Amino acid sequence: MEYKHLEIERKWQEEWQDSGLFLANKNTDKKKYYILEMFPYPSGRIHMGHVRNYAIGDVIARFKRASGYNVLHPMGWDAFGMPAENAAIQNNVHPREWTYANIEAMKSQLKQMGLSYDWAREIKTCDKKYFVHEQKFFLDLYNSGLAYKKESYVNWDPVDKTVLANEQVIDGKGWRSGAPVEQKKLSQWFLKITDFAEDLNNGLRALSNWPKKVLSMQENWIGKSSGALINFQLINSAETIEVFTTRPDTIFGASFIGLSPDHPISSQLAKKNSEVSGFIELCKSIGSSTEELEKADKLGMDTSLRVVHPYTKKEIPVYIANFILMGYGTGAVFGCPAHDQRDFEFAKKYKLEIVQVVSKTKSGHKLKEAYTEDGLMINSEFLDGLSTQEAQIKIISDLKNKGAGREAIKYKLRDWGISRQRYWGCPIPIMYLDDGTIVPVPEDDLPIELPDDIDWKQSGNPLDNHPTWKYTKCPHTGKPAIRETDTFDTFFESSWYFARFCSPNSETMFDDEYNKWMPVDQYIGGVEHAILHLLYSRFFVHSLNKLGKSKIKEPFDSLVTQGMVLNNGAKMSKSLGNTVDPEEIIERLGADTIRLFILFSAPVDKDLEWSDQGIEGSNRFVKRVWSFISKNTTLATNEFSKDFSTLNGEEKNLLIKIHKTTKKVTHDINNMQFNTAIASLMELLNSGYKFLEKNKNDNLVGFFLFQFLQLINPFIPHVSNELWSLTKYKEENINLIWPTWDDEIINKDEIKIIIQINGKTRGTLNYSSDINEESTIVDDVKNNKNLFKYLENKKITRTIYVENKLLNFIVK
RNA sequence: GGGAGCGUGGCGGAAUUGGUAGACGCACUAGAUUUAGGAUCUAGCGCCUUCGGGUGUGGGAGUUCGAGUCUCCCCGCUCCCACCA
Repeated sequence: MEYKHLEIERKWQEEWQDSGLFLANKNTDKKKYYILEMFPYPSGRIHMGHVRNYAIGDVIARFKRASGYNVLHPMGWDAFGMPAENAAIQNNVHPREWTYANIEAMKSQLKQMGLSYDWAREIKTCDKKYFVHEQKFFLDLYNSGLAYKKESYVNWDPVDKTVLANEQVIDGKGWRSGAPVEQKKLSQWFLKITDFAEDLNNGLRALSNWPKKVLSMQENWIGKSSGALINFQLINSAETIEVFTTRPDTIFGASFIGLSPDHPISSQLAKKNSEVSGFIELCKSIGSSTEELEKADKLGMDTSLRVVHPYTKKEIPVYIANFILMGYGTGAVFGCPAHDQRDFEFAKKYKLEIVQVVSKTKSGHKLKEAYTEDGLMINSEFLDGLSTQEAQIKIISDLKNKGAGREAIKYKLRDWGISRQRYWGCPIPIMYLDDGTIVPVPEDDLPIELPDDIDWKQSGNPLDNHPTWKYTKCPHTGKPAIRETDTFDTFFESSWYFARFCSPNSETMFDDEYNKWMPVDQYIGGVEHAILHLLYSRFFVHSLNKLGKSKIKEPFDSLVTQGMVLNNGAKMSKSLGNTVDPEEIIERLGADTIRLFILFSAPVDKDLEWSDQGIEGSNRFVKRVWSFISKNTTLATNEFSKDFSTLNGEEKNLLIKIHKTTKKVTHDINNMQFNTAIASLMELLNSGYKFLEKNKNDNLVGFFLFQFLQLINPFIPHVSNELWSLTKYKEENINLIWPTWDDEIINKDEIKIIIQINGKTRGTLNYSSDINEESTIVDDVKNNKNLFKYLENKKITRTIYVENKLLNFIVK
């Protein structure tokens, strides 16, 4: 019988759709399992990265469904975003039209892959039924103080003409446009993710099923560090300068105060002094990209202000320095040249004092560069002789007593700027009165929708440019008001979509179904979201928890980040011209083949090199499955006796192998080791072919294919469903059953004992499982010519016997 | 500079967690079949070898009866963050 992949695949995709097989069940006693892959941006066509992501998720979904779980496996569209707007500008097609057409195209491609989605729960984030809830949620955040507006320097992408979050700036460039990001002072909406810095940091510890890499990236991004805040009194002024340091122990080495050019004191001075303002301009002109900063010299300017050292009472100069960041700590530091490399370089350049206060030995040593390691305190009065750690504790408590400082914890994490000056996003439900008063849109007036009539030729913010849309009236006073014309960062939508899948049609953001399905048991996606999406989503659920809307704090119990799909060593991309179109492969070789290849060729978390020959190999295997089983479907049986006495050796071995493979495939899928699961199925099929060369046992072959079809089903579901339908079990749904194994049979396997002499392997001896005694083995070795020659004329001083494994003779 | 991870045949990768290194697949070689090509099937396939064996998981040391696996030092690669006080 010929393998016609197109026919079979279409047939089963329709069958699954019509029978509603993959709909998550609302009323059932089965245990829930929520499997989710990161939803795609509807760019128009699926690429190999999607194929990989969704093939992985589908194996899990099908496996769990077959294992008796009530599976939620939904799919939707991250449908707001710049590309739709760019298409509108270039082709004068409305972003909505463009997006919906893309969704239809991609949906049909996903269906061709045979993915087991519950399409009844499909969501599109650009749908007002979706975003109305996040507008409400934003108002909740606003009312509880977790959303606020402030003027500050923000990252401005001059190409996309919008503000970007810190997380969206990669190496000083916009994450989408790649354009160097500029600093612009704007009034913007922020979410107080920093309120959750400690919680988000601690929460990482509970995420034991997340990749270490992602945990460490988030930990670094949150960037917790503990130290102290110290006040330095300005001479001839009531003011103090507060600095943050992680090394309060080095305070006796302080020889200058460094202020950020953006520090309030710097700004004040600049107003009065053109030299200062000139210097600040100079600092800003140098730019902030990585390369520029690496080359940049330490620049400083003595403000002629002086502070008093809280202990030595010496006068210390205050400098404005280009390497002090306003965004971290207090924007001011005390410079300790002996123990900080930046301060060291700065002190050399401006001829400032370098006082060593930490030393490897008690006497100190010559410093060619800053000594940043721990050591013993010297030149530090009452701290002398203490270790770094002891000194830190002592100095903090002393500072506290003096009222000059205190213990403090700082984070690198900044609040999340969510305003975007773009059209194709969710409008921010806020309006402003003439005097600038902020008025939240009343809930009843939601959703605030986007206007359709946009002039795409005009540059700038389309909502702001619109002739009428922004003009409205205050709902309370009737006074004229102007709508907020910015939209949300599209990461706002993707930070809670997993919750919406639980009850996609709920009148509220989500309902009781949320508590039933959440958290997501297994989440799968690209590592590029390690910080952005995964941190924001965690933040949303933490804040939902704080607002009493969620019982849980962490949305994703287990996470897998799949590797990239490469071609010729590089990520597939249009610009490199090395893309391979999944649809073409599906048409030519079948969805089963492409799924199998992509799961077999590399472990899920590693990059995968595309291979034209490799996919042919996978196709060969699918065809071998087809030809072996299609010839024997009528033999299928679930009954096979445990009685070994009637079996010959090869029958026995095949039976054991079937059970072993069943156990291994089950184990491997549970551990996301699809490549080895498939390899063991290939081995089993090879054994099947070998067996038939010399044997005939219809009952055993029938049992073989009964087990094999179920085991292979999550990987190549169309082929297995079709072949299953040709067996007498066709009334039983193969997608809802999973085979079992019998350890008793597995244990009847022959045991190979490795024979070593002085730790070197010299051979093996085989035993049936019930005859396996050290003394027997020793005798057998002595009676074995090939092995005994290593023992002849030698004295055995020791034997090491590991049950069921090996026997090692130590001889002289 | 800080952090995380990884080094196994020509290639992608296995190795029940300390017990026969190289499963499975790709490529390659030989043979069968075929008018030919393709497809399919069979056999071989780390390196060296005097065919006894020797050697081999980036390099070096160590622990152990035994190390790809554990410890230490070095070398190399990848990713993330980065003038973060």
